[in-house]
Amino acid sequence: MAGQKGQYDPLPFRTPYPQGPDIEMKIATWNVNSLKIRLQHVLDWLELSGVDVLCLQELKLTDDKYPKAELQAKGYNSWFAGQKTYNGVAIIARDTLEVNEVTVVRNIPGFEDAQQRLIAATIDGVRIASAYFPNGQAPGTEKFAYKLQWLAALHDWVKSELAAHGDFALTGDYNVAPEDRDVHDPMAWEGQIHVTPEERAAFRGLIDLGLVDAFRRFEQPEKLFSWWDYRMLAFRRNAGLRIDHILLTPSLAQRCTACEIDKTPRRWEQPSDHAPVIATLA
DNA sequence: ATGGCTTGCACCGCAAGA
Repeated sequence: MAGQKGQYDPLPFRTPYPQGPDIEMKIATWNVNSLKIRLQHVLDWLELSGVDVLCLQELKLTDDKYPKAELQAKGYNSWFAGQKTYNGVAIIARDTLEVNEVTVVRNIPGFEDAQQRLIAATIDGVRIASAYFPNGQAPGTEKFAYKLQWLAALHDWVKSELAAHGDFALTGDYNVAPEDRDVHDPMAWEGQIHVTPEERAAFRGLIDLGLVDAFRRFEQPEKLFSWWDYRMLAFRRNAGLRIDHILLTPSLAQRCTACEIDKTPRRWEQPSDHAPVIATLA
């Protein structure tokens, strides 16, 4: 680490789907916008990417509808917190990895919330969270106020998790584009949801706890985003935002040898509007 | 140009996403 907390010199860009004996664990996050619609994409992408842990958001289904058996047949265990129509999060892990059921946490402890937006588990000694941050709709709305409350509660919870766990990965759909370079058209987005000073301050608050944005640990191509609107040919125009992130403790950042946004499944038929983000740990 | 798509629900048009 050079200089301030959270400041690293970027490492060279690596190709997607790295493989090799030095790789211990590949972690990914993906907002699938309905697991019912996207199950085949998830199964196909697990095989293609070879990730060991996949954190999902926006399941949009209740626990009784969770496709546990289909994932088990592919060799993956699941922990999930579902909800009808909205939200819902899961962690999928290769069944060779060790997970103690007692360590699984659903929702932010102490934060009263009917919405299912967080699940965390300790997988082979690594504390991993799958989080679906509130959208916030627009500044000044009730949903925006809820987003800021949720962000504050998350900050406190992350702080306590860091005190309890050496290795921690906060993955998910943050619904925050941390900097202007994470926005296809910063002028057009100025003052809009996902880029407001309040949301960006909350993101920096997580960084200031000592976490590292895995994506920015490496040299990356310009204008690489993780979400594109379904409308207006946004994907074809690359009119996107980088709002899906993997934040790592310094201990995991040291082990992180690559971080990519994989646009491949965004090109598949009937895709999610989000692309998965992968962090490779050695 | 505040829409444009895509979901789920529920009953065929709506809310919500980002």
